[in-house]
Amino acid sequence: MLADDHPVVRAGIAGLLATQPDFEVVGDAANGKEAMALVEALRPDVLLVDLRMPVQDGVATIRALREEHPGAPKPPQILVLTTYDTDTDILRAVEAGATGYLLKDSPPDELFRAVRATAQGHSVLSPTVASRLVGHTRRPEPSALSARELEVLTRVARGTINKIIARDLRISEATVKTHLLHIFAKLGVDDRTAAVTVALERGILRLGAQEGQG
Amino acid sequence: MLADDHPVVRAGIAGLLATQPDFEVVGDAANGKEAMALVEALRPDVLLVDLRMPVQDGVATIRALREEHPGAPKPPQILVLTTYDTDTDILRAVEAGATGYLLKDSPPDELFRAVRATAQGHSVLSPTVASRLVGHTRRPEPSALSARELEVLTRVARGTINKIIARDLRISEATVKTHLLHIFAKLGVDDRTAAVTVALERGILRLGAQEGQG
DNA sequence: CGGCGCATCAACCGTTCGGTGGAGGCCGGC
DNA sequence: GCCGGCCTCCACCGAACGGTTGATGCGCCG
Repeated sequence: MLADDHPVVRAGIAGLLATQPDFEVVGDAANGKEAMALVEALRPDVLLVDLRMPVQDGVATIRALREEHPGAPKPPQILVLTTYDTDTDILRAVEAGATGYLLKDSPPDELFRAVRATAQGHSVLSPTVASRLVGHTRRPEPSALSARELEVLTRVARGTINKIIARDLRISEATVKTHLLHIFAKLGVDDRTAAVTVALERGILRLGAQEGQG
Repeated sequence: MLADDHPVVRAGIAGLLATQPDFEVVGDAANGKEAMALVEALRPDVLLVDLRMPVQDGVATIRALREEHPGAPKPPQILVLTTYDTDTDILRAVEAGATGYLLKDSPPDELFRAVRATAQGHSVLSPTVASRLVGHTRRPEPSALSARELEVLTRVARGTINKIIARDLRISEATVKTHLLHIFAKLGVDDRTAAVTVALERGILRLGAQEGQG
């Protein structure tokens, strides 16, 4: 089964998979909510899912599918198929319970192999993705901002001044500065603006991130 | 003809177009350079092109195709088919000579209509895109940073301090500040960090933008 | 010709920021 | 029980930043 908000991509995956005798596309969804309902109804062996989707994104969908089936015998194997290869995207998807993670610029052969492997529960990662994850585990976390630091940084990204951030978080301005210094050290920069761009590049921050749920 | 770096998307578009009797996909390319060579050889009526591609991106390709054919009788009509709908992406593509601009989340029918219209030289825009462009022409340019201002802002995004930016651009620090103030005014913010995030959100700046040509 | 936008520069000001060198409390792991 | 990480706070400093006012030169356009 497929879940992707782009009709073109859905058609593409479906078309490619249709060339293989051992595959059958039993359904497709345009967002996470649809996907969950369809999975319930169709019970596919494998779910190919995009991360960035309206209504409910990929990670939330994966997590929900993994969790909500306590009695159900067999949740589908999940292969993430997306354009995005930032560190946190990958990590969040894998942590949420994705079996594999493939980038959309992979050649068809690789896609086929990945789907077969996923069906059998084997973990598949794009070469780029794999090296990223390895790098992650070697140096535990090159970034790994604490929750508090992230709160500070998101406000910094919006251009909020330390004094206001302090008032916002009910802490003193000195504390905000301390957090900032720690953030700089972790990101390897030495000013707030660079911190924001680096965080965005690594996927630690997201553009237009107002939402506060996680 | 198609130009997109994602095999999945190429297959998707090709598959969708194949369902229509009046379309024929004569070739496909994975990047701008490939696309230009193939257009030369195949002379398609319409070129569907993605903006974000390796080697040479969509806008550069469109511009090159429009310019390099002074003697040639008929450059192809160009339909941009992309995920990105930031103001500057659209503007740059249209200015480069794109006939139409469609988002990848458009339903198949819309794609078909768009291709047919493009083939006849009619301009097609996604509803979202159209409204954006209209908004643009109403208020001439809400952003519209000058070239110099953009140079300053890109360096600011990297965390460069004014003094170094000044040395970089062979101007005085005072001038850098003046540019910054103008940037703030144009973007509706009042500090450099917010300026960077707003510029990124509007597509004025791009993450990981080191290249200095254009 | 007279604007207008752009780019350039110069003082000058108060504010904010980055950085140092502390300090204490809390919690979880070895 | 101690160590380490996280969160919290303080005082102080120089540097950087935001903002003001005012100025010059260039090129474009009506």
